[in-house]
Amino acid sequence: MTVTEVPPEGLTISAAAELSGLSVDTVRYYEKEGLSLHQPGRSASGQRRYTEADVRWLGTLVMLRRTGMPIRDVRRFVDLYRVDGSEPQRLAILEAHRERVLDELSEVQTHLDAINRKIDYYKDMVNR
Amino acid sequence: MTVTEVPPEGLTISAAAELSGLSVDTVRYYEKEGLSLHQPGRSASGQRRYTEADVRWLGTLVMLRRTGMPIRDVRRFVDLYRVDGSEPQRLAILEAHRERVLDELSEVQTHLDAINRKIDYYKDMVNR
DNA sequence: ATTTGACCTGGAGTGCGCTCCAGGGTTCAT
DNA sequence: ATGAACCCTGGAGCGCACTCCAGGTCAAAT
Repeated sequence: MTVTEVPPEGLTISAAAELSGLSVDTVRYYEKEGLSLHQPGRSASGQRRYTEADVRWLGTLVMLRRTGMPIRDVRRFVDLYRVDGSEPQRLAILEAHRERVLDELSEVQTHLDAINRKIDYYKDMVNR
Repeated sequence: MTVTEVPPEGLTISAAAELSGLSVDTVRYYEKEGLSLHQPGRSASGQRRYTEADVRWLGTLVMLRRTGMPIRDVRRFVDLYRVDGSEPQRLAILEAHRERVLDELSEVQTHLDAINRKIDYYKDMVNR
């Protein structure tokens, strides 16, 4: 996930996508949805060029999305980055999100326990 | 989740839904999708009536769904219940599913760690 | 007796998050 | 210099898992 070497002219969208674990289409989709912190730079011919910071931001988006934050909420979070002094609100969003993630994890863990019990039951039954 | 008292004529769909944590529409939808182990009984006038075992099965569906098993895969699992001696296959499905759930949990956990670091960072910045 | 509310079916509609496509320009290795 | 592989935009399409609706039957309370 750490960028080893970013050429001064910036990374192509496919390189940025690969580094962040997204598809090229998804990177463009996130931009369309207003999830980019800033518009990426463009080459002379109009192709997107990503900096290391851009790629780190994509990593933040992945972190939020993969923990189940809806795109609508990610957008609210991103929007705060454009507001000076909004750090307390950003913190509040992250803390609220963490609570939801923890709740979700514990619910899944409970169901996983049930799955394990079912597996044990079948193991017993299958091995005589 | 344990059924305290089931009248001999069986539970209505709304009672079964409430006990299993599903909506009435979802209970009917699951049935349509072939996820019921057996068709529920019907009252004289054609309304569904659920036994305690039916409600437990709905709980199994909730367990699989809430841990991320797609409906298509749940159906495959249910179908095996109609095949005698399919216990080893059912076990295999559950074990494979458990692996996916564990992978998912650990990925979410990794992202959660990153969220926590970000929270700490903001806490530092916000409290002077 | 009638109103309220739960239930029925078949099918349409919804929200989400991508994913793909057409039709076009660009870059680059051979 | 030509073909393969990439990039662009705008918009359509898709898979999933519900959720809702119309139009009707039925049960029970007032």
